[in-house]
This record gives sequence, C-alpha cells and structure tokens, in this order.
Amino acid sequence: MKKNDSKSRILIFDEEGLQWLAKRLKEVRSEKKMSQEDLAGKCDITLSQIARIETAKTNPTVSTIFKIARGLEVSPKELFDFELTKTPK
Amino acid sequence: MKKNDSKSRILIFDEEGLQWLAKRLKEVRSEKKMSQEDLAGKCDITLSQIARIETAKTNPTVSTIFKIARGLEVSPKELFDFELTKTPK
DNA sequence: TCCAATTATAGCACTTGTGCTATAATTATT
DNA sequence: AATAATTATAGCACAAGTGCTATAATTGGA
Repeated sequence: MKKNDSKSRILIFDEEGLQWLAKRLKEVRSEKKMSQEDLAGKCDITLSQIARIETAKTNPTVSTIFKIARGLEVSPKELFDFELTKTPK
Repeated sequence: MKKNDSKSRILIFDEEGLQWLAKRLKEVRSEKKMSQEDLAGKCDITLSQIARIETAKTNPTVSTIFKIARGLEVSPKELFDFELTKTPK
C-alpha cells in the first residue's frame, strides 16, 4: 500500500555551498565580535541553530539567513560572497 | 497528553526577504532568457518549486538557491543583492 | 592546571520545504 | 480569436529545518 517502493527522491544538500556559507558566517560574526549566543539573542534564532549552520550540519532556509543578516547588520549578500564551482557534483 | 496546549513556536517566514529574493530571481532569469522550465531542467529543481519561490509562496533552503545560482551561472550573491530594513517586523 | 566561556552535539516534537503530478490561469504568437 | 507557451496553484507524501532542552567538548585566561 505504500506509494513508492524503493526509489526515493533525491533531496538537496549542497555541501560546497553550505561550507562556504558556514565560513562566511563565522567570519562576519567574528568581525562583529559577537559570540554565537550574542547573535542568537539578537536575531531571534536559537544558539543551536547558529551552531548547526556554522558547522554545516543543516541546510538552513533563506529566512533564517535573513534574520541572521539583520542580527549582524549586514546585507544578505555579505553572507553569500563566494563562487560555486561549475560542476554541481 | 499533547505536549503543548496553545503556545506554538514562532517559526520563521521573512516576508520582506522572500519578496526581494523572488524579485531578484525573476530578474536574473529574465536576463538569461530562460523560462522557469528551462531553469528547472538545468538546475535539477522542479518547475513547481521555482514558481513557488518566484511568487514568495515558500521559504526555500539555501541549497535550493545554490542549485538555482548554478543553473543561472551566477554567484549566489547575485540573488541576494538587496538590503533588508533594520526593523525585522 | 582549574575555571569560565564558548562552541558543538543530541534527541524529540512540530512545522514546513520539496518532489511529484495534475490542472488552472495567464501571456505571447499568429 | 484561437492556440501554444509560460507561469501559477493545489494536494499528497516524505524528508528535513528549527525550537527547545540538556550535555559534552573545546578554547581562553588567571
């Protein structure tokens, strides 16, 4: 009765991009002299989620990144200032 | 037996940011003369998801945006090239 | 070397992103 | 206007993001 027997959808986890984002977030947060906890409090995201993002353990939504950008008082593009390779995988 | 009776967590949906992102995606895709279907095929995201993002009906993950950026052959920051207001809500 | 502060992990529950499929609505072309 | 192409909606199922809480691991000072 289950609708799909063996083939599961390929879901998305862009390792390269997430690593870059983690790096940029750490960098910008350090520049601002904020701890993860400081940032969490300022942008209304949990500490645990900040940590997950900085260790590339999760694939955050853009709204989460927008909140973080506001907390850091930077434009969202500051956190996405990198180039992806042309070959996805 | 339910664990929380009435107070639900405030989850995240950054309307302003999502509207900006929708606008930027439409712009860049148009510049590249690609249809939503073209882009969907090129970046391995469904057409329905592209449409949802361009109408700000969903809060995509960053990995989805990375895939789209690759499909459009632009840096991720091209899609985040805007400023958020200082007042979150 | 302790101790405090910071960062990283972990598990659970709830919400939601996304693929998939189909269809409706809109826009462009002739 | 009629038709084709493009874009927008909708519903279902499953995987995953996030809050929450607690704890472990790491780092930095004294």
